[in-house]
Amino acid sequence: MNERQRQIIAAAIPLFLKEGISVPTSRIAKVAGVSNGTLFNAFATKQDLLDAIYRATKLSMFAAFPPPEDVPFGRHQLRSSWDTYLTWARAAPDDHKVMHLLKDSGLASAEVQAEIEELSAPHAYILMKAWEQGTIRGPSIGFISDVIFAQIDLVISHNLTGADEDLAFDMLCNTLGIDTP
Amino acid sequence: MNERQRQIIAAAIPLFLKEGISVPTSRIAKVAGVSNGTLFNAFATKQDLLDAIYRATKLSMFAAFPPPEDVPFGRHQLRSSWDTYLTWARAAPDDHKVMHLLKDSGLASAEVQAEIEELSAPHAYILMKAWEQGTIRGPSIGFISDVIFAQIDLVISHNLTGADEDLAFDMLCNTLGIDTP
DNA sequence: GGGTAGAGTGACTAGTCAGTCAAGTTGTCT
DNA sequence: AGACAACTTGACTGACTAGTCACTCTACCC
Repeated sequence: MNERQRQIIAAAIPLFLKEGISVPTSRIAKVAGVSNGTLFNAFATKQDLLDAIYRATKLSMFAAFPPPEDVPFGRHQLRSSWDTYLTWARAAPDDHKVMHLLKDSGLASAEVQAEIEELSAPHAYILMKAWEQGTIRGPSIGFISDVIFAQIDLVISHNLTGADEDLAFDMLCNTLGIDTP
Repeated sequence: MNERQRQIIAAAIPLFLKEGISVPTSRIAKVAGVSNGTLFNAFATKQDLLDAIYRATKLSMFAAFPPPEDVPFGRHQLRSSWDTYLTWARAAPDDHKVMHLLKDSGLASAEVQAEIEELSAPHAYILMKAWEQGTIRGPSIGFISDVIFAQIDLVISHNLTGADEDLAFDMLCNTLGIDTP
């Protein structure tokens, strides 16, 4: 990922959010301040651009998380992950939105989605251990993980902060069967 | 909504799911067994077709719910709504998927989304009363409602049934602060 | 029979857009 | 200075698509 690519991606993200993924590459190039040809020099196809954006936003999200520590999972660890994700999403709202847009519209290629999925393995492992030890509950790790992210995403889309956010966190703990301290 | 329109919508939904919303109207017309012109006779623009599909799927979902009764909200009522939504989504999986696709991709027009939103008012009212009486908890009715649907959608996408589904329901009850019987 | 209404048809148009390429620019090394 | 590579440019192309319209077909009525 070079400077040109970053520059084009930075221009493309707000455009995708404002005008939809169908915004022409020529418009993206213009807003990025480069020519049409340069855009296709940086990304061979529009699909490559979409995939690069999906990959970049996901990587930026994962990079926000500290490497998982091997301590027993509990309310405190969950709150820490909660805060990390929320902080990232609030600091880079466009990244967060476009990440979901690309995933939900099915326009991020299956290959890139699979490639990125692997990066969540270390975090899934933590959950797995907590699940096996009965610290958290749920029908499967995938479901638990999805429930966690879904609820945090709702906190974001509903603009919850302060006491509301704390209540939402408490609700999540109860969802997972983590006792209130 | 006449027969022609229903016929075109029925052809369009699987195409949108298989090939994306960008599938040409000419292909939709062909699969529906009508001419290009007839499609545009039934729907003035492609956007009108998208909106009609969104409206039709949402209406079909709301129609599955019995009119809300004025009984105290509780675990039983929640389970009933849970079952209704799950049954609908399992009976009409394409409708369920395309409904989310249109919403999440931002391709259902804001007008139609707002129009449909109003239909949820009676159900929101039930939640509102339960919320005011302390039967369920959460930072807002909108958040509570979204959490409920989000968790049921995850049950669907993870194909949970039987004991797994019951566990997921139990988790939802705990999210909302509804006691286990 | 003949006239009318209105839905249906599909070839066509006008426009769009992803992607190309020949020409131009910049930077580096000798 | 000159040779060369690497990058940039934007006009251009070909494929594609939403939407149109002049005409056809069918059903019904007088």
